[in-house]
Amino acid sequence: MGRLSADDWAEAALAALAEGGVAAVAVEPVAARLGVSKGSFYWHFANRRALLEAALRRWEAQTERVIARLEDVADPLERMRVLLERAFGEGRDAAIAFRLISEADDPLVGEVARRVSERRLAYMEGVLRELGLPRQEARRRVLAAYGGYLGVAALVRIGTIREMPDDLAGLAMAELGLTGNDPSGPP
Amino acid sequence: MGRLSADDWAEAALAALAEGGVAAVAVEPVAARLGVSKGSFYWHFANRRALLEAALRRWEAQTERVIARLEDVADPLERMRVLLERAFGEGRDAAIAFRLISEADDPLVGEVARRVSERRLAYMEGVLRELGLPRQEARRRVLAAYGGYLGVAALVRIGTIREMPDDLAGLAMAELGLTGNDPSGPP
DNA sequence: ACCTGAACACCGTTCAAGT
DNA sequence: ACCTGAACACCGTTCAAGT
Repeated sequence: MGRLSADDWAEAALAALAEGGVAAVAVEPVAARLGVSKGSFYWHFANRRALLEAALRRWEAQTERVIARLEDVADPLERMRVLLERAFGEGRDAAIAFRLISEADDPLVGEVARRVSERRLAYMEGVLRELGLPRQEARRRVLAAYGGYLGVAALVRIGTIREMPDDLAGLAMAELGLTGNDPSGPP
Repeated sequence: MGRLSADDWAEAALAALAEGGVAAVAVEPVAARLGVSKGSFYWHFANRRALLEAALRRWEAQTERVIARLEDVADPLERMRVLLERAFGEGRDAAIAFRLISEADDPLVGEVARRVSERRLAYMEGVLRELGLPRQEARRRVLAAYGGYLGVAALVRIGTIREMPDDLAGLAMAELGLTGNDPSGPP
């Protein structure tokens, strides 16, 4: 690897965040990951906190691009499934979202967790309304599905549930009442 | 306050844990809380980790005493409600349990979170079986209720839900299918 | 334009000395 | 039996010097 950019540092920090949480976004370990001395870090960023901010900004932008790309999917049901798979699946996005909610003590972290969650909830709510559900009912189902996912993730984390259910997106679809063809039926 | 005991330090550490999580169980802040120099800490404990262990042991013992005291309550429904209020309510136990699950990266922390959660789940499962439910169905409902609580707590933490619902224990009772008189009905 | 390596501050840890 | 205060190690941060 040649000379590094601030983006290289932000990307390495984001990988560290996904693997070890906010605490892992530390100057020395990320420098080691990049194979440079920790001193060089301060040419790119003012301090450790700025690195965390850059990593969070980067992640938030990624989640936003996922939502933007959904416009290409015409069928609302299919659109919902794609979002759920990206948001709740096994990828880095799901891991980071769960970590940020866990470490929301830090106001910066909590703010990003809240914004990204709210963006997803609003989008899912929009799909349900497009399918004909009233606003309040759409909100209720979306909160139940997102809360249910977080609860399952927490139980998996401590080993009470052995492993993540194969089809979390499918479970969430069911919780949203989107299994059959009649979305106004019971959740 | 006169001279301190190891128990005094463990209790102060437990209070710090409830307020600020595992990271707050640090030598300097806890010493300040007790009004002594950080040097004196090492007369009572080998290191910071031993203090965290003592705080966790103390908390686990407290949760065990809650379960032991339930034996005095004859009615199974009432017994369930008392446990739910203590485990899911606004008290320190609920705050600590949620924090430990959030910070379960640390194996010591994860182990305690898993043991205490499993103990509660097993107890609740026992009550449901006493009310006539088959084992698998009892387990399913208990996991849904505990997972649901964790999900709601997470959403409250980041501010997606404004505040903790007034009667979380009541919601959990409903999720367990214990609202009416027929526990074999739908959850 | 980016990196190294030495230096300094902070908190966890040690320890000799105090009561 | 428990506490203080100085000292040392580690990681975040600074900075002069290197390419």
